[in-house]
Amino acid sequence: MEALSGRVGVKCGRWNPTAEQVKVLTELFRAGLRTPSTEQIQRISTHLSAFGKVESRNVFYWFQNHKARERHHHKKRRRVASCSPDSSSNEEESGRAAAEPADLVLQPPESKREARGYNHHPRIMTCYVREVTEQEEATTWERPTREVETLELFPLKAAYDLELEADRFSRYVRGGEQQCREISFFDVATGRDPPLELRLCSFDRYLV
Amino acid sequence: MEALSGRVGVKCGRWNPTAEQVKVLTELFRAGLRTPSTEQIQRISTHLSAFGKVESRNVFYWFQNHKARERHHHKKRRRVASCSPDSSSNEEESGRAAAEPADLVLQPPESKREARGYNHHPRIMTCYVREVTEQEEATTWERPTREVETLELFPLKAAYDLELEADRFSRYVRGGEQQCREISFFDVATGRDPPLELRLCSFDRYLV
DNA sequence: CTGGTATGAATGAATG
DNA sequence: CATTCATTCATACCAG
Repeated sequence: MEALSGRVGVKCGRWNPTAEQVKVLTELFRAGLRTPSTEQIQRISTHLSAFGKVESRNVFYWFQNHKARERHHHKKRRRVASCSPDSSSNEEESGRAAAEPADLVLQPPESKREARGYNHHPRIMTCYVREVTEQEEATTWERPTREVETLELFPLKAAYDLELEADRFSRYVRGGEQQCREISFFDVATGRDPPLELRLCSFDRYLV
Repeated sequence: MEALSGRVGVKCGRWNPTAEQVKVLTELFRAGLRTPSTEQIQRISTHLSAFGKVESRNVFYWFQNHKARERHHHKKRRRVASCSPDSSSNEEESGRAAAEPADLVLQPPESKREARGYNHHPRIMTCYVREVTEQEEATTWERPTREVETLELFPLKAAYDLELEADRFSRYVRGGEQQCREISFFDVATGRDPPLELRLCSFDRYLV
């Protein structure tokens, strides 16, 4: 009932658009706007900010969701639950079935894109690392705290090797604001002997 | 409990990386790997498979997405939760300011080709929002986090020139259902002044 | 409280 | 690479 004057608890967490904001967004959508450009998003969010806080990302998501949901028309309610008898219905499938197995055992995209793009000579490949990546420790979930800083995750000692190598091959370029780290795969330290590529370590010995 | 954490519907047809896999990938990314070669992808996936099923393509996509999203830095606000439901205790942002990031540094929107013809297809997104997050400074290895300039929300009222871009809104000729029509942006709520004409109103003259 | 539903947010999977 | 589509996950909220 309080459709007007915004939501109830403008708590925290996720954006909770006010009625006005939704109205504007809806109008725009109905007007035909579906995938606003960066500028549009900015302007829209600016406009919306008059009704309450909102970030550009919210606007972005709003349109994405709205568009996507209109297409599906909410019809795809899938999991109708219907968990009727616990017993049977062991599998669920209904379509996807074996899930990924079948999944076109398509060979990796290597046949197409890769064959073109970065599939060049391994030793020249360069990548830029923007200052830092969010990298959010992701998976916020508890983690056994394996404190394996250096990834002993890899069966082989591969991981940390990689990191070390990466550092060794990296060097800064263009000290602009961008602060990128160019990683060309040639050993900066030794100045020679390019290890194939970032070579996930020495285990290439094992698999190649 | 929670052993499975996060990912619930583990069915899925699409790859659902495990925490370990994500960690490895993230480490690699941090190490500077951005566009792994075919071989690298091959090896990475091979090793990741030790933590769960994964295909090369997944690794390929992961890097692509991760890199792409790093650009506009999809700020990840982790659960501030604390928004306990009922409580009705007049919550006021419940501490955790993370709920209101909102500091985004927009980069020159014109730096792209999108700045060209308006009647072109939508060149979307790429908000380039750079937000200061805890993780950012946490992961900023090189360089002592030089206080990212946190532009204030919005110049506020910069929205005036917003309307000038009305023509920008005109576009969208993507066949289909486009019911362009007048849109009024008057603040039903505030009922205040000039409704910040975002109005893409008469843009019908552009596309119809 | 509890479950269902609407929807914000995140991200895997493409496509050009 | 830049963008977009498709799913899924996580919440806010309301009904019962």
